[in-house]
Amino acid sequence: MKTSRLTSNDRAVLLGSRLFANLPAPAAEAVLEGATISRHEAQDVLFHQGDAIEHVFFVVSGLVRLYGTGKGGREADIAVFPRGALFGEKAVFLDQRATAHAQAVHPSIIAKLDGPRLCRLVREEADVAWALLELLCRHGQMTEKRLAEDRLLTAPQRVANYILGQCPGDSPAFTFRLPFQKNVLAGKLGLAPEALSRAFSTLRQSGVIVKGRLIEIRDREALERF
Amino acid sequence: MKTSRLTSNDRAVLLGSRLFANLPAPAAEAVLEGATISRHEAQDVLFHQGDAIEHVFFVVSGLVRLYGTGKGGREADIAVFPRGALFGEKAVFLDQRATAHAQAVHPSIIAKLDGPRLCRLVREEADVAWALLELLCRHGQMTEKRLAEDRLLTAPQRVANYILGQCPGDSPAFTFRLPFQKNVLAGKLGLAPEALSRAFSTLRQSGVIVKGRLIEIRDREALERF
DNA sequence: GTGGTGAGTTGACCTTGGTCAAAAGCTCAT
DNA sequence: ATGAGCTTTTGACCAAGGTCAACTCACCAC
Repeated sequence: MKTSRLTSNDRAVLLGSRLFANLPAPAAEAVLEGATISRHEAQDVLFHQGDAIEHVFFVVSGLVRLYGTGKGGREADIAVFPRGALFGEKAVFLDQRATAHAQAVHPSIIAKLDGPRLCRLVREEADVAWALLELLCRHGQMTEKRLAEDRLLTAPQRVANYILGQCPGDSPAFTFRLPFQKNVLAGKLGLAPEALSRAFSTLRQSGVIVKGRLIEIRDREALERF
Repeated sequence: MKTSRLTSNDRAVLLGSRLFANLPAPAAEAVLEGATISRHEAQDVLFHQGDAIEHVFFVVSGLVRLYGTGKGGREADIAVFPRGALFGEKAVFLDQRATAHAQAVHPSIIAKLDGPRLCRLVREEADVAWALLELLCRHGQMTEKRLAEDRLLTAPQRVANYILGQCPGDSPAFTFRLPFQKNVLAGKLGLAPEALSRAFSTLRQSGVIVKGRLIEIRDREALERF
């Protein structure tokens, strides 16, 4: 892992992300001030549970998963962050150590925003505070939704849900490409890879056709009914 | 459900809660301005998924559970809020409808803070923004922790965890009273009541003695090992 | 007391999904 | 094309926990 300054492309990705969408330019610039970039290979661990965190992390490109561990080295994903996502903010704002591990799933470019600086900005710039408040609310809702899903839905239902979440507007049939290995999807949904595979084959009878990473949905209705 | 103004006792509970702990008095007063109180019987539903939410809710006394529903009326608890907890803030800040149902578990006194007013305050008062940011971070971490627990731990392990969480400092043995029915604990832990019961009887062999709502722990070590 | 009600427990059974092992596809470098 | 090293699938098995029903227990009213 090597550290460097932001390229103009990095800046563009950052400024285009949700966090910065409603932030006036000067405030956005202030947030980026002092940010650094690091590159990571797939499987690289960004931090471990218990590590002191002094940055807020931003996925410029690649994919990062956040996971906890149990006995016997078992791992459970807490979240999977695609390009444009922010993480580590909770530990920074609460001035705590990391409560989970973070690992690059793909080769990734990560921007690190200076934690203490960001805390200061939150207190000084109402726009920054508001943007982060919204971001935290969205994160919270996602997590709550996943918790409820885990407790309410079976494996095929969770998969159906995920597929529907990827689907645009209201077309009755569509096709899309998984943005990562099935492996990763399984983790994200809280399933063993084998269970994901079986869930897909259960969904075949509802018009879901899987070829490698390509998912084809023939009958949206049937999926929703599942 | 009837609505009224805050009594001085209500004010005291609010001001003593975590949210207000580090808030200067004028800011705290501003937040409370225009707040109302409502009383609810056990089982009363405060709001349903999909309802428009114009207040942030605060538990002055009693107990409220937040839950989602699946097919066939199955319910899964997302969170259980004791006295002093705040909820509904995510929907308010994102200007969305409720993403879950909320129901009083015990007879409860609920303070309702004016949503739009609070949004305005967040933008005007840095202290308020910061306090809410911290609150959201704590909520988020709790939820993430529960998600990881659900995926990593068996029923007896989750129960052991809960018990240890109730235990003060580092005493090797202690006793405490459940603050609610086992029913509710089961929901909170994502278990059927029967499963909770069985988990308790599994834990007996690790020195956990349950008599009604009274839980006695003889050997903290054994519990942690579980 | 007696009966009633609601919480909690226990047992029997069954579904879901985890685990392990083997087979089947892919991708890529040679 | 060939083989190495993967991801993914499939099959067989098992364990955890949900469900339903019966039973116990505590508490309360009468």
